[in-house]
Amino acid sequence: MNVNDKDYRERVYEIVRQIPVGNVMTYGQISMILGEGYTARTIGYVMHGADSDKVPWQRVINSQGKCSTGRLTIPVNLQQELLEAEGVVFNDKGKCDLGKFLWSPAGFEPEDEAQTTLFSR
DNA sequence: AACTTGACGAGGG
DNA sequence: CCCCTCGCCAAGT
Repeated sequence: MNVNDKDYRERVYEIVRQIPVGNVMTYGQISMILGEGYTARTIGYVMHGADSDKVPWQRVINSQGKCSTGRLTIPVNLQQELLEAEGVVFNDKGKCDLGKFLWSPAGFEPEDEAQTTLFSR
């Protein structure tokens, strides 16, 4: 798998574009939906090449409900600020309530208690 | 071809 | 809740 392959990246962006304003998804969740060849790390790699005008990249955060953009080209806190402007609430430790803001595409909603717990951890 | 480095995730202390 | 370790997979050197 190669992130330079357009189709490979597009499959990720297609999902990200579907996330409604004020909601978020996690890297791991997206990788599980896309399945083979994709891992949380891969999704992150694809996202750094995302066109910020075409993809709501800020709506993809880590599984702990925090933004993990600290060490790269993106200004620290920018992602969180963009999300807060959309209505996502973060606590004093920079964490948001995934049980409340996490979104899943049609057909991929968590089906049982176990998954619900997993997704909102 | 070996080694390092991530916009990651889960588990243990 | 913080910190560390390990597994993960693709890129850059």
